[in-house]
Amino acid sequence: MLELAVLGLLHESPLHGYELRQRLKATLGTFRAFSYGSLYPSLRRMRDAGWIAEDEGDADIVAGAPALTGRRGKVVYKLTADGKEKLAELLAEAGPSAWEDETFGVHFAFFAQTDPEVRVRILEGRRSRLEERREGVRASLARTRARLDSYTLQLQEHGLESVEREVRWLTELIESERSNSTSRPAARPTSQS
Amino acid sequence: MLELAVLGLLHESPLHGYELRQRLKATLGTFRAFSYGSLYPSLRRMRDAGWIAEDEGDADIVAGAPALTGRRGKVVYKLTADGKEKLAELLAEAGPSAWEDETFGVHFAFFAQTDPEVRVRILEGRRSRLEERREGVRASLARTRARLDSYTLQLQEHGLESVEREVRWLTELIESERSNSTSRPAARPTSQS
DNA sequence: ACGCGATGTATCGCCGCGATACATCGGAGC
DNA sequence: GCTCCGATGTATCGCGGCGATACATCGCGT
Repeated sequence: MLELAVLGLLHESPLHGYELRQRLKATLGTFRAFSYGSLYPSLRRMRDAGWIAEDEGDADIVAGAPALTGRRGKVVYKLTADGKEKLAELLAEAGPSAWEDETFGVHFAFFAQTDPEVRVRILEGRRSRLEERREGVRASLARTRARLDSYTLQLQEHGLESVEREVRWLTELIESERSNSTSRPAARPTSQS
Repeated sequence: MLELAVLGLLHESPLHGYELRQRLKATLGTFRAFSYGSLYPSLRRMRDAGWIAEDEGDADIVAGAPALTGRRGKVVYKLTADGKEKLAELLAEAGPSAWEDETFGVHFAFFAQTDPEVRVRILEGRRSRLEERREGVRASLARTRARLDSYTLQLQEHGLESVEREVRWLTELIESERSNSTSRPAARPTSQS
């Protein structure tokens, strides 16, 4: 969900569309781009919903040319009070919607703003979702292995290994979360990777 | 592209929608599902384009009840001559369209039906695409590493490792392809690995 | 006899994507 | 001084895919 990503980014500082897109790429990295074809319509929807407000691009327009037809200045967006509420609501989501392939990465990217308990629940949900998938693929592979050509087989196995790898990653993260929050809520992070 | 997948599956044997979906899951495994919401509209389009034909679900309907309003039998689809042409055309695609994230897996799944030269070009294209992305992420990471919170950082690094892993996989596949086709085009496969 | 899960076809609205258009601005190169 | 180009910037369009949903049949266990 783009909405969460935009809200999360705007929570740090007001941004305009172009910057938002850059930040989106930098924050989500490999796994998701979010083109302008998604961004601008989404910004419109969120503005109409009252979650964000347009902060008129300072000077430049008003100062410069007199009523030039298409003169478009930067449009800076910032969170409204409703937007902050909506963000909090989205960050608190720990159900399936936060485990899905498309959504999980976005939720994870904003874990710094997420409640520790919710973090663990999302990580665990994601992991069990992947474990289910892993078992499905294994079963299917056991059933049909002989019938598959070598390419299909290799694709399956590569996919399976990817899933296994992410499960391992998640397990590490979960353990790390647990050890940071047990004993006392306010334990110093001691940042050991 | 669903079209390629459907055409590729129907090339082996005629199938109806439900079977098609099962085969899709089994063939593409982890990385793509293709829901009915994509399948049926796609089948419609392909039928209208003349690439596939509906083979009326045998007996059952005609034999059974007399003109029951909604009585829907299985609809079996098979390739037409035009469909075979289109399939060949899609399999021959070795340009960017075959390297993209969404598309590559589908192309790969039907490599058994693909020309060996095209196979190598697709694998190499995919690899260089991923290498570009890898460099992009590395550069961005080098620039902003200090400013990122630990979760965003971990997400980036996990993504980076995934990309590196796939590059390694592709390299193995490319070498395997080369060693199978050098010396002589008709060399016996000797299926090692 | 009853229900439930697998089989089976189909639609709807939404979201995101790639392509495309258009405009401005700063700097590099001539 | 001029021109061209790539980065910055906003925006739309059509399409393909998704999840949810509806509805019907069939075989099986209880």
